Amino acid sequence: MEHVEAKATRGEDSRRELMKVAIDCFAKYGYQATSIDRIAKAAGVTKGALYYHFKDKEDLLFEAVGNRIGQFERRVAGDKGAAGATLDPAARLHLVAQSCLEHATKSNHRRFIVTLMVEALDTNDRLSHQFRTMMNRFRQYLIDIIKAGQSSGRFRKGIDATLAAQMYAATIMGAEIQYYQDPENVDLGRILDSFLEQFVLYLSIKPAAPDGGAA
Amino acid sequence: MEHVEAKATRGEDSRRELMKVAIDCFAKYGYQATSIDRIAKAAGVTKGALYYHFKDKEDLLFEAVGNRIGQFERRVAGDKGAAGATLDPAARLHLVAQSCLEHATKSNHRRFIVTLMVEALDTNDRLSHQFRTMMNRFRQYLIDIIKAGQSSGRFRKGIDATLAAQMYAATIMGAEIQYYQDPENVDLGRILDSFLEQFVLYLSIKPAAPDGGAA
Amino acid sequence: MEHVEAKATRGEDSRRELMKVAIDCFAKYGYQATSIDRIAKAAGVTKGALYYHFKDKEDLLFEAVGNRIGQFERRVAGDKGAAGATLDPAARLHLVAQSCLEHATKSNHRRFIVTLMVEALDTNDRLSHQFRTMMNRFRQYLIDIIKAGQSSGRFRKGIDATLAAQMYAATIMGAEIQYYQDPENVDLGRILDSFLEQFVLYLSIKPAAPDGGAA
Amino acid sequence: MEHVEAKATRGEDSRRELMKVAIDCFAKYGYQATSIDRIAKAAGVTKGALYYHFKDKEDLLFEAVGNRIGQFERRVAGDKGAAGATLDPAARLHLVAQSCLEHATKSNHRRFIVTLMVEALDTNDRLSHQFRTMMNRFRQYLIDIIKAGQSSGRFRKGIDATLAAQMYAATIMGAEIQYYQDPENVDLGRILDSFLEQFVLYLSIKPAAPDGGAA
DNA sequence: AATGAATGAGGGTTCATTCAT
DNA sequence: TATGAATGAACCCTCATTCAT
Repeated sequence: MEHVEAKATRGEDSRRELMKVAIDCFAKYGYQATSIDRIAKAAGVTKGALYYHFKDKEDLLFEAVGNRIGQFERRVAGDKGAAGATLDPAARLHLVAQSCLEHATKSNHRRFIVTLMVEALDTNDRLSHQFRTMMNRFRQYLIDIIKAGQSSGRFRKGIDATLAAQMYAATIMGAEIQYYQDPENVDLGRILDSFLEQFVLYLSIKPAAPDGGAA
Repeated sequence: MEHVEAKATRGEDSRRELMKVAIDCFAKYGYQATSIDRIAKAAGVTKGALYYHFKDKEDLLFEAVGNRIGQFERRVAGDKGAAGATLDPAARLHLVAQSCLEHATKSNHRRFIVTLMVEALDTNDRLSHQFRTMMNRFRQYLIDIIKAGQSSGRFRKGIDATLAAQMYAATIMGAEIQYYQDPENVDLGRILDSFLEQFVLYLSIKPAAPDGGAA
Repeated sequence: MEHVEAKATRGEDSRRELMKVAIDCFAKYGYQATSIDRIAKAAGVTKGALYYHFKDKEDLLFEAVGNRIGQFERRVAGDKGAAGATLDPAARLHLVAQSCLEHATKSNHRRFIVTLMVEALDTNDRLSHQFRTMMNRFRQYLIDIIKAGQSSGRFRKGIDATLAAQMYAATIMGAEIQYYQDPENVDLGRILDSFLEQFVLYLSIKPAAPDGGAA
Repeated sequence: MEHVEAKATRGEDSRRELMKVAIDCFAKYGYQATSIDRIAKAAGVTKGALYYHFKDKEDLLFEAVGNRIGQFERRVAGDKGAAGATLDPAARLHLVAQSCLEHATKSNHRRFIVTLMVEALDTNDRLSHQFRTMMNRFRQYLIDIIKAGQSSGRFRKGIDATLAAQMYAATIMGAEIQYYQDPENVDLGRILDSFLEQFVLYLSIKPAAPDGGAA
């Protein structure tokens, strides 16, 4: 039985394997610096095999990006179904950070996304659009959490949820980059924890404090 | 005599001009997607002219990176000499953000740095090292400000300055990237302001709040 | 039993079908511009099926050429058995043109032959030889008709039958090409009719005319 | 002086040389069967040199085709200025054939044109259009001669000049192909002479002859 | 009798780089 | 000081072909 199944899916399996390897390469070196040959060699096949499974290099990239984004978003939104509605907004924000942390340290999903996103900026319209859309979804997800918190009275009302979401997304990405650049000296988890502590504090406190320094 | 001098100067001038153009290209398209020919055409010369002034493409990049980092750091640290010691730490943090904002929106210095930094991650050791060093200097500069604030009693003591500096650097970079990706919908200045408000609040307040991140 | 037979027949059938499709492709795009994959797709099978029936691409071409040449020659010579001997030589020449016209307009036999013949010129010795032989047979067939006409007194004697046959073959081919190139503005049938009128006139008349070609 | 001139034109010279070699290859093997590398090697340079002078392979082909067509047409029309108006129409028809003969035997212009024209048929729209236009010009040139003959009373009026031009063009092309295929057994000059004799006869005679054979 | 997966050679093209002038 | 011409390596991609199933 396993035999039959293995047979039937060998094509699909090797396709998946190729994409996995491609993602590893793209995540590490970026798109341009990853040659088709490099991927093929890393996967132990010839270039032709790649072209059997994927139309061209861009197609491979797009599939990879879609795959990674999808997987990441499903994980992030994972709490929604389970505990999303019932959970404390602050806890939900933590879960998002937790997901990012995992995808940044245990897998290469986040590095893949961040790296490619920066590379695509003015280089590839279609890809750039895909990433812009993803970022919008991500921020919207955060906005929803924040607004839910505001509705429930957990967070104060005076804060612009959109802006807060941008800030949150910013810190995660920026922290990741520092981590990718210098993993030994940058503790991504601690940065995120620390930021969250500050962020939730900011969202929660009464604006009584006459402090700030900001204009 | 003027003739000779003019000539000599023209050489230096054209070198500077070439590097300026190169930086523009690198900032927009990254290193790999910028061909020598693209730079030459943008500068209105032939490739040979570039090779007269720079050893090779990498050399051009290094000089460009050094140039941009230097200029940025001089600007950031500009307040040091002038008012650095006397200024309020919170105000100094603001000045840093202000510098970044300007270099991100009015010039392309920051975009050049951030883009190339990400691209260099595992692609170019020498360049990567240069960027790592730069980031260390930048964080150290922030650490110094924060510690000064702690010494003076302006900021509370219980906070890890290194971590705070990483967080600060993270938000700036992450916000920039969002801005580069979608300048029409992302207001970099507001994000930075908002973050600073929160950040200074966090550094300043008494940890009296029983709050602080859900478990 | 029928089952087995049906199966065996299906094999032959699909072989024929494949060759038919191959000929269509070759006739339209030529040899080089026709990929094995294009033929397979046009036939609704995979490349493997082609390699099951034919040794390689060249083999497929050779068979196709042989097939088409054979079919064409059988049609041209069709009158031989029936009325060849008894028919008027001029009428026989007409029949040849008639055959060519049909194979050029109603089927793609002639286009296939002419196209491939030109492409093969210095590209494929074996194929080129095949076409040379075919042309020799074709011209010989015409020579025989002309000589028969000369023997019977229908055509005048002073004419070099070989040369006349070359001329005849030339006009047919050249007219075809113009027709393939611009079918809407080139009426192949009229060209051939017109040529035949002139040709037969030329073969028939007494050289009494004081006319005949400038200097 | 020659030195300076040689210097100034070395680029142009080598460009011309490359195109000459390219034309030789295209004429012999056709477009598809001629690789850029083959041309480069035949010219004793590397592929890069070709790409320095020509945008891509198609561009090279187009330039070559334009060049060859232009040169051929200038030669054909050469008699116009000199003797075109005064010469006998039959003599002018002879001159055209003479030009074709020379370009088919002493140079490879005609072979280049005929070969590529056939190959382009359904393969390359732009090229195909170029050839169609050329053929139209060529036929028009012949039509003009024939009509001039009809006006002057040298040729009889009842003949469709367009059709006659197509016939003439057909015979030339078809004869050429036979010649390219089997130069040792096909005497292109004799075929053309013979055809012209017949053609002029046909254009000139009184339709008194009750003969014909044609329907 | 035919498919799906893969190979490997070769083709077109780009690009950093060199060098004579 | 800079250009024009050329190189050669690498890259993306196509395609005829093979082979296990």
